[in-house]
Amino acid sequence: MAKKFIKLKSEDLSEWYNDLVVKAELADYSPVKGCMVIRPYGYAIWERIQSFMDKFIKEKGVQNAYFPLFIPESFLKKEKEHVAGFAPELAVVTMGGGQELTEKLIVRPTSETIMYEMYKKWTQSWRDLPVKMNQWCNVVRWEQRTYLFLRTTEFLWQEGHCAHATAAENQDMVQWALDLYKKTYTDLLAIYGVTGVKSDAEKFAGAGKTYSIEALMPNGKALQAGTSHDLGQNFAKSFDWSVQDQNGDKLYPYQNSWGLSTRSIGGLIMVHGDDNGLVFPPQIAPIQLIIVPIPGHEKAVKLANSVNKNLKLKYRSQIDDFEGETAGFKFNKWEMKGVPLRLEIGDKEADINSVVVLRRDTLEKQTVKIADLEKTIDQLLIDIQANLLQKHKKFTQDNTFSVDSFDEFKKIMSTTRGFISAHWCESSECEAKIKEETKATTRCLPDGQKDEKGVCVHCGKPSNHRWLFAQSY
RNA sequence: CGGGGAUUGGCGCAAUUGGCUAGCGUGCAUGGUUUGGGACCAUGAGGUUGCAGGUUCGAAUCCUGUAUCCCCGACCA
Repeated sequence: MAKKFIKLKSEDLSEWYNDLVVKAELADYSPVKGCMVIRPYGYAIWERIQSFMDKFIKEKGVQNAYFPLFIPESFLKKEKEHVAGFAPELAVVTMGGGQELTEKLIVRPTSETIMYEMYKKWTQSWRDLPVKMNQWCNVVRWEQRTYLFLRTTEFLWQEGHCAHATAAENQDMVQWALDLYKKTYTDLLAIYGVTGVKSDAEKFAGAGKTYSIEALMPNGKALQAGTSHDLGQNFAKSFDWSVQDQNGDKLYPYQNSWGLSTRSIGGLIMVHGDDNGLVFPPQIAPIQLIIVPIPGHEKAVKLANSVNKNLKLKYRSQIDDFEGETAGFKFNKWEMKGVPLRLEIGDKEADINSVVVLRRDTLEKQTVKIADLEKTIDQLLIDIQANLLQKHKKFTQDNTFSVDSFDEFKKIMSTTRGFISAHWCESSECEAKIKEETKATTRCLPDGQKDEKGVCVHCGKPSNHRWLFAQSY
């Protein structure tokens, strides 16, 4: 094997990750502490996530809008738990136009408060409900320790905010959003995630219930990959937002909010990448096919161009006829960039009207006749997408441990880590102690987790079902 | 924010009791030979050693401050 120009995933996940994100030109460190520059190749991933989700969001009747970046400090303070939860990580503007502001402005960490203030203005009766809006925007959370894509001071996301007349409608929306996230991870990113409800300690500041999708990373830590919050009537009451119902009584709208961020890109990189670099599932890959004519082969260049012309109509295809790099250099470069399929064309292939096709996930090569090319590519793209999802699902299952003793719990957390399925009495004291002793927190009560009598893995009190624990990212 | 490590041509690194013109690999430029898994030869350009002060005849090296990054913790999408 040729010597590597990137760090190895198999040796040090963190170093590999940081090195790869920069070298594959997904993102770079910025002059501003904790902030990153998302480069075109990385931003293309985000755009694909956006267009995938946006279609479903609109189908559900949720409309896109845009609210201000700045939130008056007093707004945030209206919901007590909300402000307490976010206070430590706020960026605050105190000066404007050279003058001290009479009221400080918060750079939004999330937009509940400013959006609901406007919703309040726009609605008078039950007929004005539901309100269903989403915004694609940036938010700022002053994190103390940052990590490209996974945790940066500023990040991009979508935040959906809906308000309904009934709790049932509200619940439907909360579940719909969670399903959308599951679909996005499964179908687009080929990442297997576990959905479920959060414990009280782990829920969103100000929420009634929080639901999340949790994905297991290669180092056995869990990535909270998307959240959907049932806010109940908490915010409406705090904001004194009521409308008149059919009987002329006060109705506090039921609300929900849900978000998925550029953090998902970090998960994508980590889950599928290997020692050779990125591995993108075909559905998300900015470039699905890279065509490499062997440099110096005249006939090959001609064939490669005509092949690319045809394939471009149907796939995200690109030709690399850049001179000055050898074939081997190009192979390594595009492997590092995670392109799902590489088509190699030399004079040898041109003579028999064929191309060599290599799939990135398994690195298997085959020679394919031009006549069969489209059919083969269609099948390979489907296979790669399915294979990557299957691999991650298997990894997650192989690293999910059903545990009944705290000793075993501790042992797993101090060795391989992973998802731990264990009984828990649902007291926050026990949860805090488990975290203190093992670093693991509850990730969620998985959807479809069946009832089962047992005793809390920590305190021995009765429990009705197993929760999912892991160290969080 | 606490503990540890780092910052030297674009990138990766070397250079101590403080001492000669700060080296090497890679990349870059030019010419030639090459091109099917990160090519080779020759020539050449590229540095006020993160930044700001200080000590000294003399600082990449010692001191103070500061910025940024990485790792481990607490906080978090």
